[in-house]
Amino acid sequence: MKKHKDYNCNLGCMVENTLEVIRGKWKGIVLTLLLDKGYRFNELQRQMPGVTQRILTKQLRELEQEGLVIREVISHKPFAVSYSLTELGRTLKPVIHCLKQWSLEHGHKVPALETVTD
Amino acid sequence: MKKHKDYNCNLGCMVENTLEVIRGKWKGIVLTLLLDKGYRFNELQRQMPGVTQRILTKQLRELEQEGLVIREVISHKPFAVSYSLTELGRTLKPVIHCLKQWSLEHGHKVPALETVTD
DNA sequence: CTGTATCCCGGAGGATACTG
DNA sequence: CAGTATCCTCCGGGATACAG
Repeated sequence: MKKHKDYNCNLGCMVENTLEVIRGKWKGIVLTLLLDKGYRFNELQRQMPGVTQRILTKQLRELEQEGLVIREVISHKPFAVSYSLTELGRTLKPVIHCLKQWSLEHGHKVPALETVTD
Repeated sequence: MKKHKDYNCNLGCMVENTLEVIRGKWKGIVLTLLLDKGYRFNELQRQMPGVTQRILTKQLRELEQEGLVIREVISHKPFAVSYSLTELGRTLKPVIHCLKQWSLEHGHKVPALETVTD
């Protein structure tokens, strides 16, 4: 999960670099959400049913270390934290848009994706 | 790896759909390569040092089942197989382009990505 | 409310050897 | 050349409980 330079980085490697950043199971959704506006931790969690605190925290930490997300302590009294995108994180907008767009236009043609009607 | 409908699919879910299709470790490179031209199995493998036959086969099979890649037996005498993109696979071009583009423009700003100088 | 600490598990990915 | 068959490792993801 941490190697990208071990082969000639002429072509597909670039794609790998970007993919690595958003490959985490919940990062796509997190980024999509944060692209819209800042979120508090529990707001985020509420928006993505299924994710546990530990995992969400983990994904956020990773995004933070990648410089895509900022974590800010809003208040201490009632402990509150806000997550939002950095400038760098915001540059992912076109990427996220591409992904979303493709899903809208062609996602339904992918057998594996529409078979999930369980 | 196979669930996308278990939560409200209003926003980030779409992104997830697309991501799922290209999340495999070598799929990004495979798609990037095939976007250029058709490849024989061993040509593909040669282009991506580090991948084993088993894994490459697996990734290709998955892409095939997702309707993105076509496998064609070229010749039997000297056994030869060709892999290429389907029409659907070709629609991923803008997506791949986005990913590549982002890596070119911003990839170097990601700490985790440039730290890989080991 | 927002985390961390443990323990756990499946499966993606890999190494190796064999086959048509 | 292209692919399958085994076996194995590792870690991302999850469940649960606890803590500041």
